[in-house]
Amino acid sequence: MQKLKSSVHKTFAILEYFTPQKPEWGVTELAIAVGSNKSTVYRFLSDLCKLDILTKNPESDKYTLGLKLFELGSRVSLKSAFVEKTHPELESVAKDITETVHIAVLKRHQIFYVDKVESPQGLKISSQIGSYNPAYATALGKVLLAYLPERQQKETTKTLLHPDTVIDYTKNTITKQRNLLKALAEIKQNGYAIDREEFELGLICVAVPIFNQEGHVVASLSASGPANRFEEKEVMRYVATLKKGATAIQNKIGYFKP
Amino acid sequence: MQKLKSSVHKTFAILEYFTPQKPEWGVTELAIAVGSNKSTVYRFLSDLCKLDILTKNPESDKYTLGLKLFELGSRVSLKSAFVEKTHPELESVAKDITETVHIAVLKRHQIFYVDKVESPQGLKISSQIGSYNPAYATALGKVLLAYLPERQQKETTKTLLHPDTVIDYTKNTITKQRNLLKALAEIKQNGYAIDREEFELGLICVAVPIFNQEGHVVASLSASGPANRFEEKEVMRYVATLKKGATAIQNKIGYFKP
DNA sequence: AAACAGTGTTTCATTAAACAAAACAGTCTG
DNA sequence: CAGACTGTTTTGTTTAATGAAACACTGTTT
Repeated sequence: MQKLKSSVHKTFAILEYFTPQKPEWGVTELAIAVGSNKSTVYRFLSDLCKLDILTKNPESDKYTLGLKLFELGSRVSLKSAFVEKTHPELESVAKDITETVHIAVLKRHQIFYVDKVESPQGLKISSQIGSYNPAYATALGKVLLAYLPERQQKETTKTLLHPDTVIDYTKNTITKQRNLLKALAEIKQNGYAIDREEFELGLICVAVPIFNQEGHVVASLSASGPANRFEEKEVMRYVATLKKGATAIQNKIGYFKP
Repeated sequence: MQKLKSSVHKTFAILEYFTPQKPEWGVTELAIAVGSNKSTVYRFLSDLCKLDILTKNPESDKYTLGLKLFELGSRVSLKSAFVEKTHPELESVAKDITETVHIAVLKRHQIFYVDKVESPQGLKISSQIGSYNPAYATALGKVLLAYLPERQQKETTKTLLHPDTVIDYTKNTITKQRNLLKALAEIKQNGYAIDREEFELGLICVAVPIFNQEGHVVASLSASGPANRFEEKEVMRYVATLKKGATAIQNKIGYFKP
């Protein structure tokens, strides 16, 4: 936290620490984590509580994210203008496919999960709305990359697969730009992408693009499930259902831009 | 903004201005609105943009709420622990009743809309997830008030109906504590509340309580629609459907506390 | 065209608010 | 009961937030 000049930065640096994995923080441990003075962190937490951005558990004296943040998050136009309109379609696709369905947009060269509907079946995907995953290793991401303008596609894939930062999630992960560009061309031609355990072993995913009414790809829609349940011959049925869902969504979102 | 000491307060005071009704703000107009210097507001907006809390429209040079806020909002446990579990039930109830369905909790003596599913029919209720409405003038609120401990109920109703602050939303609004307490007792006995145009003329609403597994009322569930569509004889069917939904939700939320 | 009224942005001396160390007040624990 | 933890309050010192004014740019009006 030492190099963050403004209080605004510090405020959100602190809020960033409240994740689904660690939703509760005490003053001392958080001060150590952010590398700042205890009393400074205390003042921030205290102020944030007054605003209901954080809530203090009176029993444990620990802090968690509060209702006000939920309220502000609900105001984001993405939420009101997109999710509220598209959610019913997700439900419908999920019911038809009986696998977990996601909708995502491209953000900072990563895929950003905007909404999901979980599979009614037992095994579920541990994804979190509002979180990020790599674009090059997921079907959702590859679809979004496939429809980028050629120039931007080359730049982005080069950055993403830079040897210093690229991650081999599994043995199937595409890590060479040559191979990725080839895969993206195929995806654009086919109109759908498949991720065969490229991000997580045992996880297969099929995704299709969602166009807005200007014809630009603004999001992608996917179905994902365990490899052993994902029958090869069913893939084309999944694609058909997803495409139907994507078209329905397309008609609802108008000129939406992410 | 003049009396807000800390930067944290100022930050969120600024964010508060970004509402669904006015989601886009320029520097100058916002500076006037918050009563602060233009360059100060500019610095805040600029910082918030760097963090993706706000997004700047490059064409209009105006600012809107950004993806990061959506992400943070999605992390709030209310969202992940409650809405994701209960949303399918709302869908189901809404489909059955074919009216708009809401779920709300009590917060700061007001009802706080946590989730909703809109009526598939044309006429929709203009409510916003993450917003507040008065507890004493809505079915959702009256249910939540009805199950408060006696002492707290008396205090709360007294505060809410204080002559200086109480609002006559319509000619049906209950504004006398005596009458409200009587109504609440009835609601607790019946297990449901009706709002017959008490908040908005032409709007009728039926609500039932949602208990957690400790037996405490933690939220309420409602169906609302235009008065002319709300047939009196159907009310009991609505109540039955809502109660079924409330029970289903109850089984999913465990020991949830708002 | 030139003056004007709007934007958003940058600058900089002044000032007020953020800071960190230390003391304080609790709560468990051995 | 002493020790090691918490969260909270206080303090002088320091640093970053402040706001008036200048700037750069846009369209509109004279």
